[in-house]
Amino acid sequence: MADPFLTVASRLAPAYSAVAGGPSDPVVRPSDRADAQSNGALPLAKALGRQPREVAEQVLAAAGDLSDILASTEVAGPGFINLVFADRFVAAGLSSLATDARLGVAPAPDPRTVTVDYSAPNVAKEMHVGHLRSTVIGDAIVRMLAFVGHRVVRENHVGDWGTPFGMLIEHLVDLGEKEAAHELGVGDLDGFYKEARRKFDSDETFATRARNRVVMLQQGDTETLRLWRTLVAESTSYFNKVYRQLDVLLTDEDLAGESKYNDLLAPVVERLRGAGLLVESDGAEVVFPAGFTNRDNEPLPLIIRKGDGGYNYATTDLACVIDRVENVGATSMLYVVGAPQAQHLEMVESVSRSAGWLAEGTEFVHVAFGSVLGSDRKMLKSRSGESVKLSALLDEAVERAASAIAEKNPAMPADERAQVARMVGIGAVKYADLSSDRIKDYVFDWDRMLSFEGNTAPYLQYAHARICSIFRRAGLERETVRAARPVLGDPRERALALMLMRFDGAVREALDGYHPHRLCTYLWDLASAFTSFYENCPVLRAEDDVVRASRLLLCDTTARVLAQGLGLLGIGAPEQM
RNA sequence: GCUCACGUAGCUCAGCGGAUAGAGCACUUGCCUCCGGAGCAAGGGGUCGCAGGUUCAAGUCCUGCCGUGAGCGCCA
Repeated sequence: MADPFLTVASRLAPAYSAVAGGPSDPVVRPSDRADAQSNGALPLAKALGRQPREVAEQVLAAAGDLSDILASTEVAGPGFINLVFADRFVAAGLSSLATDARLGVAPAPDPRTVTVDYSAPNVAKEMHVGHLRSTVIGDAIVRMLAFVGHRVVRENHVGDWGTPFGMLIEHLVDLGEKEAAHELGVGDLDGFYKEARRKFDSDETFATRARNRVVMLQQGDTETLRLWRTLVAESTSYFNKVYRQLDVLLTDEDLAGESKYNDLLAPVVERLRGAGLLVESDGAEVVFPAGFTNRDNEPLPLIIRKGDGGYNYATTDLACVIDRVENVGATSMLYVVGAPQAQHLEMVESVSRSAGWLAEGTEFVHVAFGSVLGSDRKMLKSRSGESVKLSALLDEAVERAASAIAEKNPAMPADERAQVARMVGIGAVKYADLSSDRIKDYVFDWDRMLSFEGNTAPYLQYAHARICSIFRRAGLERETVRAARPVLGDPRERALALMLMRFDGAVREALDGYHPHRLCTYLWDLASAFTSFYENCPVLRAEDDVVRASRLLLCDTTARVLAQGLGLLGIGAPEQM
């Protein structure tokens, strides 16, 4: 039976040429946004400067009666035009994709130096679900940027400086360093912080000591700095445990805490003064960026130096901008920070631009994300005590995954199960966070997060594991099938091949505006296309060797794209689960 | 009060100016002598918050309103 798509293609080619007034190839590359199923007349209409609908109708009229073909395809209407043209390229495209180590993803034409500011937990404070979002989204963006060839500088702007450290250090002294180190080391950061806070609020003697200690810290007192380093070291080693548990890229090399910028704060003030931006207001030194007003409709300042002479986080953020531009060489700065910080970051950008610190083309992007909500749809706040400890959450995810695996695959040895459970459990949590648009609020829901159905990481991982299983069963090395010639007779084979070729576009779309969920959506579509293919097109028992080889090629390429795509999200792809 | 974000099926969400608005969950019905059923195939379920505007074309862009949430001078 003749391929209906090729039949339509051959019938429409002269019609297109007639309408275009000469040879015309209106094919849109399948990786384009307007993919194979969009309106094929659109590019031609744009080229001709005419109305798409009119052009489509003209093409159809020139093609004559197509009812016989339409009856034999699942598509109808003017939009199908492009589908048939794109199909000519599918086999060739799949062949080149299969032998390409980068799976068709083109390097960025304009490699930049990008700083990514993310995670940013506070020393001596527990990491909670809010840090999960920043850490996971930032990690995915870092991996995608690096994959397409940008120079990426990870910056973990930990809260390791400022007034709370007076009370934290005094509490450390009270406890004794050993005991304090133990508490922090085992991750009882909340207990430590809360106790320090309680004493600060209730004990005037302690509060006085704490305030004195802040002064000593800022003056660089040796003993105070030593105690401070103890706090920081114990906390960061705990953060590192969580990062390893989460399987993110952050290491001590990426630490760029607030303390790092301490010596740059005074120069920030001087440079702003030199630029004529600094104004005295209510005893503080401030800058008034244009267009910001407060609740009384008066100009809203960015406070650079407080009335008591101290600096605050705006000053630190400005010092960061200078450091990133002048020392790191950033041409793009990303801030993976919650949406409530939007106005603050806008003001920081505005002041930085006014001061001339940002070159014309330098990107300053707030990669904002919504709040984590409880089941009551109210914000989950750490202060209220109802927040979930991140490390406990991750442990539970892995436990749940382990019991699911034990149930579904009892033959798997316990040690391997533990390893796979990490990939599945952590992957489920990360994917749940990454798979919806980051700007929206996020309802924290154990059941949905860990139910391994629908658009979840385990579904994608399962598709990958099934492919690995086929190769195990056949006793075939994956690399050996990549030279096969694709034959795409079944619509499910064609759909899968088209989907594979869109990987490049999916990565680009995810990076355009920094939306990891677009990659998730693509991977879900790909896995769906695969399982549909898998259920309907026998691979090892294909009707002949040519089809079998082609289907093995499809399987291998699918597995590679899934593993690579999940990898860009920071999620593992086990071979069995 | 001002500013920002969000509002799409019972629930959770895609849809970045282009076909008759799509998925998952839940619900209904088929499919395990068959490469892994964590699956597949099919069905019911919609005033895209409301009203204007721009456009050949609006869930998508603009304006106003309604609802929800957040932010708004010395915390970070």
